[in-house]
Amino acid sequence: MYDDIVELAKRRGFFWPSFSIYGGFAGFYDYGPLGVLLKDNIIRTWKESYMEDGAIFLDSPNITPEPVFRASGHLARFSDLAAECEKCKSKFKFESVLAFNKQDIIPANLEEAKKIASDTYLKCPVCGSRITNIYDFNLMYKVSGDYYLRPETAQGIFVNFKLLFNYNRGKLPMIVGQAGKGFRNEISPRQSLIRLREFNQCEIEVFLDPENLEFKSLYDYKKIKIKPNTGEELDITVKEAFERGLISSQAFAYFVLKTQNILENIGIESSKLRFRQHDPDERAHYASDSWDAEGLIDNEWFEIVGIANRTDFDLNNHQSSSGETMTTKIEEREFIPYVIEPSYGIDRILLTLMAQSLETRDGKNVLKIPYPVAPYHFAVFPLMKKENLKEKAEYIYENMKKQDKYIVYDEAGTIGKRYARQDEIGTPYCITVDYQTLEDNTVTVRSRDTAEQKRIKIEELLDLDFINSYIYKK
RNA sequence: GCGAUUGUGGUGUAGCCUGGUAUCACAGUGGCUUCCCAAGCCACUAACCCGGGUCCAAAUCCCGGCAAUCGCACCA
Repeated sequence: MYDDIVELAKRRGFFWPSFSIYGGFAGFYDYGPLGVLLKDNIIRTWKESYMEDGAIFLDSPNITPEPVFRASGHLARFSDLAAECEKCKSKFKFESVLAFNKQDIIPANLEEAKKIASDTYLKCPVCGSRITNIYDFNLMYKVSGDYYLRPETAQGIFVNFKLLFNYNRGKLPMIVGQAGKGFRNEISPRQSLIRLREFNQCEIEVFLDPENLEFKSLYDYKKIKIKPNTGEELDITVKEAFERGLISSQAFAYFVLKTQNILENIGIESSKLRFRQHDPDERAHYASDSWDAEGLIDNEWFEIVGIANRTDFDLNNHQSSSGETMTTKIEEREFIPYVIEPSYGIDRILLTLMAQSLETRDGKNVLKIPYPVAPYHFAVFPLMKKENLKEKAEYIYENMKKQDKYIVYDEAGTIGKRYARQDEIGTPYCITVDYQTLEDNTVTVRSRDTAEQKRIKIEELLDLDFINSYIYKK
């Protein structure tokens, strides 16, 4: 299934490896014409859903000065001292070499590590030779000068907290979102969109009063697999999971539930989704608790959303580093807000959506994605390449575009072939002008999912209500 | 990053062992047919990952690079 998607994606213009005429570049992918539309629709679904909860948004730079990541802990935690055995070429984290050699010292920087290696005979855990080659491996991309490409969009929001909070007139809870690029110099990028070096993130930072970790009330929604780090796996609603004490706060549970809801709207069904809590040693340095939403592709689970309790970790660090106050007051109580962060990996969501939505009918691909996220909503065809049919079809195409831009026109090949083309890219409806159209001004509207058609009057087609009822089901 | 395997038009492939004109299908373009679920016919477009070596001659053999797949490691 995964291979089928990668093939389809390249052939039909969803996504493909970047820079291929120069031999390619591991960890980088381009979105093609249909991928751009699909990605934008996914992001829009995310954005509009959070706007319902009063979210505000930010767009901050990719290139970020070093002090930001010094404060956030990324400089320390996203870079590792590494060691290579020059004899057997094995590579290790420096700390694991120290542990193997029963050394308790923890070097603060590269200089100290090099000193340890020259003062002490450190044996290679694999071949036993002396290890001398110590270097810094940084997961963050450094650009010239003391600047880095951000490994997450979140810090842009934290460093803007005061301005954003002022904009929000000092009110908590405050929800801030940012859709943008993140960069990580992955050691081994794999599986196309799963592990990229430059990736699309939609991050949400929810700022809350730590004494009142509540948000809107929980509601009943579909059951889903819930896998806390105690080892059990339950099939219950998120609301039930909270009521059983599996999720630490009401607000955290709300955003888990919201994530389930957003993913459903994007087209990832709850039956192919689970929430898994991180083990304590698996968490990011900034998180006191984390749950991943994982999507199923080919019987394998992949993280597509990470929801972390970042507490006041980031604001606190930026307050100490910058000297700017990040506190607020409720009555006499002064505090730094707590943060819950649902972070959506858009590339992985897009891949999961496509993999989970691809079906075959009579040996032909049908991409059954929700209508509103489909790259095109409608395709318009003349039954045949005849002037009178073409003229009518072009009229419909031009006039429907006044209501909905996500429309494509096609007259090449047989009618069956054109239906198949659209099925494969998920277009919900095909509108065909035939001979009857010339007589009574009706066209056929053919559904992607059932292949059945209905006759509709052209004037009905050109009404906004038609799009609302057919695509948005309003 | 290590190891194994692989790299041929837009896609999927044959050819590679045994060096000599690169196969087929799909897709695409133009035309014929005049058409409701990938019909047919004709014509066309279009590829040996990159670099080096061996050889009269390299898609084919050898070396290096890049990339992909899988396993290990990594994934904060």
